[in-house]
Amino acid sequence: MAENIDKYELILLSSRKLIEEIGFSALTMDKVAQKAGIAKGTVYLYFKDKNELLEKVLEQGFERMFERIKSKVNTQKGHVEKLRVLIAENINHIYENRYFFKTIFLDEVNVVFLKKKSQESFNLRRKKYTDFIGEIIKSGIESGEFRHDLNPTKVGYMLVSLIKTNAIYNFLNNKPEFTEEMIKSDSEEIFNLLIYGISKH
Amino acid sequence: MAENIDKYELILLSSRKLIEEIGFSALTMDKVAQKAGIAKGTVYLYFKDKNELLEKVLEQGFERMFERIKSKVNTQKGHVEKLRVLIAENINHIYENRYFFKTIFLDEVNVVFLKKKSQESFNLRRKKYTDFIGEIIKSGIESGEFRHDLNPTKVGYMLVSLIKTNAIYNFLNNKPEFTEEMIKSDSEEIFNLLIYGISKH
DNA sequence: AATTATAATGACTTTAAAGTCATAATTCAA
DNA sequence: TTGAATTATGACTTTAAAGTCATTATAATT
Repeated sequence: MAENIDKYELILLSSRKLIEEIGFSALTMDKVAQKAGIAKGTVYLYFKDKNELLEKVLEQGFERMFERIKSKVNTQKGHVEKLRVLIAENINHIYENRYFFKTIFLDEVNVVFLKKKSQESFNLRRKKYTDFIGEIIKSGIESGEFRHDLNPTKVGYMLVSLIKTNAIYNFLNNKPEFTEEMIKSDSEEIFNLLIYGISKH
Repeated sequence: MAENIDKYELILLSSRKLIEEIGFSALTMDKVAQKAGIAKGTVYLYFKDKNELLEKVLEQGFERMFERIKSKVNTQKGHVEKLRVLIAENINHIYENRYFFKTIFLDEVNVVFLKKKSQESFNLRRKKYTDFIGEIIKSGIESGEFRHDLNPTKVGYMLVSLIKTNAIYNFLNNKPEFTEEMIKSDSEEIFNLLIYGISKH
């Protein structure tokens, strides 16, 4: 394992790789230590317990995704365009980290192993993202582009879940290789569903 | 505990109640036995192991929901009406079993504790439902009501996830009491989102 | 180079819950 | 009404993984 990153990051990275390889449920502290090429006791010098380690892995994953999407979205002016870019960038991120998300979404849809407190921070992270989307929806309503009877935050939740479900669908029907092409058409599909629904208009 | 239902059902029922009360992660075979008022060994006479027990609980839960929704949907003729009824009936079911679903959806979004094989049957159950919806979408496309570029099964996945997300949203913002009123407006909200999207049309 | 401080080790301890099985109670069949 | 078959019991065994800590290695300080 690389020598020039500090142990904290090394442990996070090793955990993340392990999660991709064997899933959450099979992850043990012994395996984390082995993967990082250090002793188990060392892991406990950097992380209070397993729960804290897992939480940091998830937190780091979320922050990276959120920052990336946010900066891309902020290059756009119109609300509709913001949404289009958000969807594409989110799908892109999932694609680029597909093994991680495959575990997150499928192997274990859940966070059984996290303590109540961690579950709360999980929900807070989701809220951060859905609120961000909610703001876009809100200005779209004010500008008259979107229906006035919408609950912006709720639409945020809905969009996030559409993107997630799209990924789950692809994982389950194991699309052999994700391609630029596919990302583009998936983005458009979700975009159209969100904006226009399924009816002929 | 009631004497006139057989032990198998008694154990299933007790497990289900426990899941509602303490969640999946805290569920132990000792607690199940205690809740059912029988010895732990007895539980193992009716279920091979914990995994089998949990799987049966989920399976029974799904079958009940699916049968209920299916029979209601089949009273309708038009595809649009079928979808409207499906959404309402699903939300209703979640409402009536809200403590169970709160655990399923929130406390532990997942199935970490289930063996690979059980996860597969979990996915099969979901597929059964999304395919059912997919069929409705398909005939709606053929009759020209819905866009022709839709992937019916995928729309099935999307709708299921919208319904689920709606419930999660309500749980997280703990709407104090679900009311007839709320179920109706939630149904309409999802229906409109699915059929027309968020744009002004 | 010696001393102190910091970091790392991994064998060991603890914990928690799954799963077992000899024994006991109950039901059934003649 | 007794003996065989079935069902139930719960103390005990097993398992698996989290977490600890006395000991050792490395780095920093004088």
